[in-house]
Amino acid sequence: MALSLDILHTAESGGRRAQLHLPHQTVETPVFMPVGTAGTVKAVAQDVLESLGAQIILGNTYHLYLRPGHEAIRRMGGLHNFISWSRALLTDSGGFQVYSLTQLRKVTDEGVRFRSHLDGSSHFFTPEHSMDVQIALGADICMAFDECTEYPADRERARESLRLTMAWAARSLRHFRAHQHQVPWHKQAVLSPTSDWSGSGRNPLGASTNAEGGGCMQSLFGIVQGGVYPDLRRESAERLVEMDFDGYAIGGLSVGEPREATLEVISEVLPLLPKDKPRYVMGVGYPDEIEQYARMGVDMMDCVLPTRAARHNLLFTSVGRLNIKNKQFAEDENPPDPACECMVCRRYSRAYLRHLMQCGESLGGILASIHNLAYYLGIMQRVRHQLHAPSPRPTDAPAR
RNA sequence: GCACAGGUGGCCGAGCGGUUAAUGGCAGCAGACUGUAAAUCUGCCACUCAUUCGAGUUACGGAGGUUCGAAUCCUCCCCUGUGCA
Repeated sequence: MALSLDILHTAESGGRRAQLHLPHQTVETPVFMPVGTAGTVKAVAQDVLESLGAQIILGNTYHLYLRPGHEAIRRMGGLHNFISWSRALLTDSGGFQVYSLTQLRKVTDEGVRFRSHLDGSSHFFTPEHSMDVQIALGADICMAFDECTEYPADRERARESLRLTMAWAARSLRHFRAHQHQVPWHKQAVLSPTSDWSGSGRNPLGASTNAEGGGCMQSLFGIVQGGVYPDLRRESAERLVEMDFDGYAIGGLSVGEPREATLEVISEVLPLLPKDKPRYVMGVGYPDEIEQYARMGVDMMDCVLPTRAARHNLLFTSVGRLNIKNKQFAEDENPPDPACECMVCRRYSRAYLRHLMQCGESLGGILASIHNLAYYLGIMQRVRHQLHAPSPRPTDAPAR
């Protein structure tokens, strides 16, 4: 049995409050997932992520395959164990790298040849290989191998890209179903591998993960592509639904298209996806975007923005975006975000953060990342709360 | 005192007759980041005027000189470092 989704409430807007049961964590949705490409949410330690309330984080197939290698991670009990993260994990398939490493790869029907960005060595990724790697990593959720279609892409190009992604989706699913029993923690969870660490606080798999029953397996999500073309998106969604994935993602967004286009694609695709399965919009977004999409019925989102921007001096706050390195903050003793109660805002001033950034001190990026994640996770928490207890309609209050 | 080596824009440091308001780097100022080749990238960074194109002024220790033209060559002076007395 793969994941299960308990929908607790659905708002008129389509937004829904649910619980997503995964092997390592029951995830309260809508959820924002911090990105931890190389087995780390950059600059933020696992215990901090826990205290921030992160329920699920990402890892990346391509990066972890290159370093330290998926077989090494398998031997160490899987990604959860390796990075000491007992909550849920999702691995991206490498499909985004088909887009982002465009100078370093060559795409064929069979798969993608990458030239490693690390040492130039050559690596061939097929949907089957991506599945093998993801199964070895053992994330709760795996993603089909896709091609993230760039923007702008003309109709022909988007159609061709979609053809590839659909064929790869079928191959991903077939291979995944045939091999998903090889997940490293499936066996380990039963054997209680944590004895060596008990009491140390490290306890990677935790005592109460859903994996213990052995019945809850890894899940695989299909990814809707099709550029900004409604009919292609529709075709993509319908065919994936037919294939019967455990969840569905909308990909190929936030790759440079205007924001209205992003919104349009999401609102067109959402109704085409099964209501009883999780819906994931990949790679979004700014704070207001993730809130908006969550209210529309998107259950899951991930984005590098809060962490990357943080390392680049940008703080997301209730009073707007702050480039904390700006001179105006040099002696500003206010907390980064006056309305925020995160561990950073409770303790440090804007002036201090600016000073750290100014000096290139790594603590600056760390603190900024923590705040930005707290801000993002806080948004989702608020949305969840509001979806759970919908406010009564404005004036015509009495229920009919 | 003598002998070398030097003095360049906030700092370091190229340039060694014209294409040089002067390469780079740092610092500074600002901007961008959306399934992470990203603690990265981009722009500005002598002064004045102009919204733009641009125009003008002052600049390579100081003062003279050579030359159509000097940060670059010559003379003197000042200063710094090193070595020898």
